[in-house]
Amino acid sequence: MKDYPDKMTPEQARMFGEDVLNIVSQIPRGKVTTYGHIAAWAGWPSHSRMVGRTLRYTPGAEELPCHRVVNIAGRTAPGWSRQRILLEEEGVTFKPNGHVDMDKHLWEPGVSE
DNA sequence: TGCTTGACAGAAG
DNA sequence: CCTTCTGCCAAGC
Repeated sequence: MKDYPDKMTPEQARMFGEDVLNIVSQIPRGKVTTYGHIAAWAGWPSHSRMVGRTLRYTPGAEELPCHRVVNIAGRTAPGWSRQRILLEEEGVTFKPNGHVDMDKHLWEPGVSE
């Protein structure tokens, strides 16, 4: 049996969205995680894009520390320069190339739950 | 129904 | 480092 179905039912999509928001809300201050990690922990390893889409289209995501979510390269979201400012104010360090120092600030979902 | 888009990931040039 | 391509999958047109 497969680990996950081929496509999401509306109910699966709803669950996924809740898991994403739930995980994001648990990211510790001064830490960051990636879309891929969140998607994988939610049970849909190949839906990393859906994570970003959910955060962008879900009203209320502003309440969450969604600025602590970056891609696996430590790059911040395109068109959202403010994200970097928010992270810097939390103590997150950036490499000279403008990317988050993942080695120091990467947080994996579920490590402290 | 079919093609395009994107807050991604990974590889290639 | 940057850009571009492929694979991925839901949403929009």
